[in-house]
Amino acid sequence: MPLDRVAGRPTWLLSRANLRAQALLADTFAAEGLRGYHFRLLAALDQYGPSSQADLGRNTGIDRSDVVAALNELVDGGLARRQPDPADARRNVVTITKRGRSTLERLDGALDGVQEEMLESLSPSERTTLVRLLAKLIRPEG
Amino acid sequence: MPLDRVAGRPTWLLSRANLRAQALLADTFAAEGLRGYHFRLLAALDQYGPSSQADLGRNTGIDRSDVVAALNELVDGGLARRQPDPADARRNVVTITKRGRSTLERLDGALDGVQEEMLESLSPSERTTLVRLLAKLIRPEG
DNA sequence: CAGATCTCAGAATGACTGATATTC
DNA sequence: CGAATATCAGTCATTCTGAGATCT
Repeated sequence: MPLDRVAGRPTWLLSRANLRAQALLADTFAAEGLRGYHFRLLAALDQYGPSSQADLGRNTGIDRSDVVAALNELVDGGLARRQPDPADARRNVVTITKRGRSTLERLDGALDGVQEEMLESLSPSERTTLVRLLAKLIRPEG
Repeated sequence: MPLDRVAGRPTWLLSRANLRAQALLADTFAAEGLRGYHFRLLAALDQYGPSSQADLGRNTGIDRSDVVAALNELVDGGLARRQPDPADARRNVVTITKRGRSTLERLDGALDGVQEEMLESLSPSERTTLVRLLAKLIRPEG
């Protein structure tokens, strides 16, 4: 897209690259009837163990109010369980189910394929550099 | 965000970096009562001259149906003009107005500031590298 | 009491789909 | 006729805001 005033800017490249990545990812999620939110929640449950919804929000970067909705869908699909916390009546304890874990594993493998497709035009060292620079953009201290 | 299964992936870094960029850009646009679509359309009109709406869509990557809506807003704000094409009754000829051009110029300067803020943690050579790698992600041939 | 938690309703943005009428 | 154009009515995913109710 030869739109100099726009396409010359790094922010534009970023948004186009992200667009492509998200399109690839969305297909993979959709094949399981899920969205990115669901994957992030499952990954957080797998990594940190049973969590409150507030913690899920903090660990995934998903807004508290959106955690509620996406979690409803995970529970409906039998991928997670939500129970009141006996130790703190404000909280729910959210747990990943066996089915949730196997879905996560399936997605995880599929996403590696997407990742490869996304980066196929970059050499290994270019990939490392890209990751380093992007990380720096996010955490300017690094 | 120490979410290994997610945060370790380049696609995640991409989406987080993009999120940050879009937040910065959105504020700049909002200060003029506009959105990204409007800026892209104005930039295309400025760069290519009077265009049909279909061409605007092709040049900006905006869907034809969304061009209609965003253009309505530009016209309402006096930033663009829409006239039937005397040479082809299917088309409209869209023109940027004086006011549209000055808005574009103002935005353009402001966006350079955003860009700088976005990239402040990267050295000049890192910036060049980032741009090159992102461009490669978008156009795998390059 | 202040603060954390969960929930709901709503909005904004960018992107996309499908259908229709018109004109080349 | 097929192809292009403009338009309209929707959907969708992600993100965010504000408000309320409950509990520590």
